[in-house]
Amino acid sequence: MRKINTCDFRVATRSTSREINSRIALNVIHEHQPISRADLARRMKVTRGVASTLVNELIGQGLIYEGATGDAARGRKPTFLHVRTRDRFVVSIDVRFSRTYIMLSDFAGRQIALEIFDTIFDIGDFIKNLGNRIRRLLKVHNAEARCEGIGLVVPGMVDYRTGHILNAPTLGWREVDVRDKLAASTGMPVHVENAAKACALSQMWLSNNNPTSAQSFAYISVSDGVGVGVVVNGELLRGRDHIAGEFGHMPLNLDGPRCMCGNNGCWEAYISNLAILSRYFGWNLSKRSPKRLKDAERSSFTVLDLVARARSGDSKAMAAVLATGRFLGLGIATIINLVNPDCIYLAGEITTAWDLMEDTVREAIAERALTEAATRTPLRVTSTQEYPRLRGAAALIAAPTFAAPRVA
Amino acid sequence: MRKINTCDFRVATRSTSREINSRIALNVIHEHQPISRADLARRMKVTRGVASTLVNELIGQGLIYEGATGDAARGRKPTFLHVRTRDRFVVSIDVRFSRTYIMLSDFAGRQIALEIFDTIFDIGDFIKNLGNRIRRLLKVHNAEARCEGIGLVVPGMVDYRTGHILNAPTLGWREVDVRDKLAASTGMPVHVENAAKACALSQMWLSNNNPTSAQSFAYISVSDGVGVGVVVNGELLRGRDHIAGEFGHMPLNLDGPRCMCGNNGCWEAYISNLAILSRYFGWNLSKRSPKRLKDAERSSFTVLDLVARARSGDSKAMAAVLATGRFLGLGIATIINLVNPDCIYLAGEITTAWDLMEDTVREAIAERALTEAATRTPLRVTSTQEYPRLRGAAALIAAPTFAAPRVA
DNA sequence: TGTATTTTGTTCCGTGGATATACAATATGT
DNA sequence: ACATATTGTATATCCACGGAACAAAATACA
Repeated sequence: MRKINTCDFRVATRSTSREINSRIALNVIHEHQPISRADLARRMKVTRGVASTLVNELIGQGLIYEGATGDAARGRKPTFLHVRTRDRFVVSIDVRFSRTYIMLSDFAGRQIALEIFDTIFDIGDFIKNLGNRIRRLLKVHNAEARCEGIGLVVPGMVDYRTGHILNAPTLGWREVDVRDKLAASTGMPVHVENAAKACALSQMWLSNNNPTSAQSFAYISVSDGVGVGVVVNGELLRGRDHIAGEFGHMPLNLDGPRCMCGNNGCWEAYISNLAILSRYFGWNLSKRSPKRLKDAERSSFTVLDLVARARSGDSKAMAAVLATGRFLGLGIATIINLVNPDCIYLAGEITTAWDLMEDTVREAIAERALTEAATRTPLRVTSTQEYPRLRGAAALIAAPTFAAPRVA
Repeated sequence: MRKINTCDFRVATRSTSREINSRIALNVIHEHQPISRADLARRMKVTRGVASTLVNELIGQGLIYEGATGDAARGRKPTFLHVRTRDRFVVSIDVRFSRTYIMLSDFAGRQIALEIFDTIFDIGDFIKNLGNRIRRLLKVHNAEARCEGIGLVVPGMVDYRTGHILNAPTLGWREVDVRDKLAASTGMPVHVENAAKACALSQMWLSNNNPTSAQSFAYISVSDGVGVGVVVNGELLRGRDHIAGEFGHMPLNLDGPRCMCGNNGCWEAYISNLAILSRYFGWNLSKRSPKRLKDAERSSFTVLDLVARARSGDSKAMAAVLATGRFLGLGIATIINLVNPDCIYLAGEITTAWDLMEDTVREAIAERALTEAATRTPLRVTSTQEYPRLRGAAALIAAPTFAAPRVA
């Protein structure tokens, strides 16, 4: 039951039905490919005639293509349809404190090439270097003509509309216009987004073999910081200034440990990689300056090492993992109480210890969730091997092709 | 950029354009009434011919009516159109711990009759008594034929789809099927909803002279409990089990005072009426049982009395108000960081002290909000005189008439 | 007073697109 | 060879927007 915005609506024209149905067709094909025209018609509950014209239009637009003829028990054999994703390319970029990742992938998020280099913190130099690398990458893979855009994600707040990075504390960037600079340097459309939000988008748009893909979920990324992307009814929650979803900075304790954001007791201050390591090494976060913490972060001992130690019987490491699991669960419970999503995706280094801490996490959720049904909210750990942030950056460019048309 | 749900979509048919445009027309008329056909056509950017047919169809459906002819500087005088709200009735019910309120109102939320009685906690008796009162009320005002439904709101979690009250701690109701029982007793459609969510709906649908009515906002109701209704892009956030929006139970401090919900340190435990009074009287909430707290709640000294004392120079009362203001602000800041709404509505007894605590609230928000823009999120105190919860209950029945059709 | 002008609301026809139905194409079973 | 089943196309019909003409109603002005 949505209210029509009387200040900014779109009336239906003669071609609105077609816009809607053609987009539905594209999505049904995407979800069930390979699929025949007749099957599409059945799934859409329209006549084969309509399905046929929709399909021919989509072929004309280069969005889908006819593949092999399929097999049927009786009657004429169907010609299978596929969404054109393999020869449509995206450059995705993930900027992190230590390194920057550049990937060339197709519209399905399949990796074609990957390049990693040390992050340059001076924006001018960074853009220049990045531009050169992108141009070379496209040339080497002969992809200049087929690349449709650049998606860039950062850990921090981004105004998606303007493409400005509002505040990325780990990178030390504030009010930086990355989008227009990179667009000018490369001559391609650039989309910039917060990393966790982008991951949520990729979870929604690029998860191919996901039959019951949730329409409402939260994607929680635990890393140097804690980012959350919330999707409600198939739409990413962005908010007025595009800074919604900062669940990493909801308080667990107003008098708790100091957080990178300047406040005390944020969730992030309890479960970020730095917080996990601090728990193990006994660092006192409250008294350390963010600057000195960065040095610690730069040290070679990572959360993955800590998890390894926990597995090999280091009881202090195990205790750090479990304590983190508890706070992770308490935060997840709060998200459940606030958003009540269909499911929750978890990502980040600490999730490699999921088997060790799952029980603790679920206990904490059960402790604070308000209903019994809420405690049963499915938790899904996403694999860290597939570069979720880069897939997210790719989704920024690929998603608009499939999005529902704005109506009413 | 919404994703189409491939498991549950609606293709556009021949009549979809008409459905969309007729609903847009209804809303534009609602917002700008009185308005002529020609003016409607201009605002919708369609031809007068289309506007005319839409209008005539809406008149045929009894949704709008032609009023007086207007005035124009030159040319033929326009005939004004109005949305039919004055002779379409709703019975709205607000169940609270001490009293239950029944209102008969029109579709604009205008009060026609109001009845107040002591809440009966036995469900069977309550429904029976309520049914009798509703029947009598409708008969007295000769409104049986014109009443289109009953909206009922409670302080607690409600599954809107099934009409079950999941848990209303202050009333002591758990898993109670109010909707079907009341529907059976009265023979009318009944909608049940959480009070704060309903208030958010009424803020969206029944705020007549609100030119820049926000499409995304949070409605915060501070009373015996703390309820929040979140609206995103004109749609109420309900969640999978319809228990989204329980911001009252997000933690400010995991080791904080005990809350009605059984957990510790919920926002509600810091700013509910009971918390406010406890602050003044020095009650130790952590050690009291919910049962004994209920007795305190029943006592005659209310938050309104406390605010009066604060105004008359009672420094302890003033301190309680300001301390509450600080926690109110800290919670609001968190909501802003999570949802980033266009604006925030505030309601509840303590808001009568708004002038006393506004500075403190804003200070707390500035302290914890993550961006400067976020600290400037408009706060609007809604008047407590107009029975916001009853208006909310009325909105449950009135809103579907105006809601956007589901498409794609 | 009569005519031009302006604005409102209606009517009519053209066009886009869903819907229904018929039909050609293609494969299988008997 | 023929009935049957299934896919995909072609054609006529109906619904709704889009544009233009026109009638209706009121004012301005000579």
